[in-house]
Amino acid sequence: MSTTAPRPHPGLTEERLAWLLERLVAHHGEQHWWPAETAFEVLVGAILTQNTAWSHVERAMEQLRVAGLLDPVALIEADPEEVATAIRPAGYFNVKTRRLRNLCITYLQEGCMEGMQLQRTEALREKLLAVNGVGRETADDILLYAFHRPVFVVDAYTRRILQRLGWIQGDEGYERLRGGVEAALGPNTAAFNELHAQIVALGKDTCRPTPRCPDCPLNAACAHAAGDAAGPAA
DNA sequence: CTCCGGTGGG
DNA sequence: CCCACGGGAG
Repeated sequence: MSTTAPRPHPGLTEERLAWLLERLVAHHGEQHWWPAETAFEVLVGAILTQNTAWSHVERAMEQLRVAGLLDPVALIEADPEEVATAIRPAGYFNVKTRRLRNLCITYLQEGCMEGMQLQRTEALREKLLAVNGVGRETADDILLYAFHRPVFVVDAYTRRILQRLGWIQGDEGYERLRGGVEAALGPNTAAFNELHAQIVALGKDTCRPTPRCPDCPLNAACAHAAGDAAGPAA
C-alpha cells in the first residue's frame, strides 16, 4: 500500500527510545520547546536555524521584531536588503531572506495557521516541502512545533547520537530514521517534541564532534563510550 | 560535492 | 586562530 513509508528500523525499539528520553530528561530537565512567541515565529525560526546556532537565531529574530518584519505580509513587502540586514547574525542571510519570502508566500496562500491547520499532515508536509528553501528537517520542525503534528524531526545530532549508541548504522535515509522513531514511540507529539529537543541539548553539550563521554548520561549503555568507535583506530 | 556566512567557544 | 553550527539547493 504505502510506498513512501519506510519499514521500521530494527535498532530503534520502543524500550530503547523510552529509556533515551527518560535519561535525557533526568539529565537536562524538560526543554519545553519550541522557544518562540507565536506559531508564525516557529516558521521563521525554522528557516533561520538551518545549520546555525540558536543563540544567533534569537538575535536575528529580535532584529526582525524591532524592524516590524516579524509578520508574513511585512516580510514579503519589505526590501530584501532590509530583511537581510536584520537576519545577518543568523548567517546565510541572502539565501535565508529568499527562503523566508518563499515560505511566507505559501503561508498566506494556504490561509495562514488556520487554513494550514485544516490540512492533513501528509498533505501539509508536501506543501511545505514544495517551498524552495524548506527541506525535510525544516518541514518537520514546522509540522511538529507549529502545528503540533506527531512527526519526529531527524537532524545531524540524531544521527550522530543514535550511531554512537550503536542503534543505527548512520547512513540510513532521513525517512527511514523518522519512520523508525515514529513507529517505535507511536504517534506521540509530546514525546517527539521533547525527544528532539533533548537530542539537540545532548548533541550541543556532550555528544559533540569530539564527545565528552565522561559527562554523558548515556555512557553506561553507549557503544562509543565503551570504545566501540568505528574505524581502523588501533 | 560545493556554496552560502556571521558568531562564539575551544 | 580555527571550527562547528536545530540544512538545503544547484
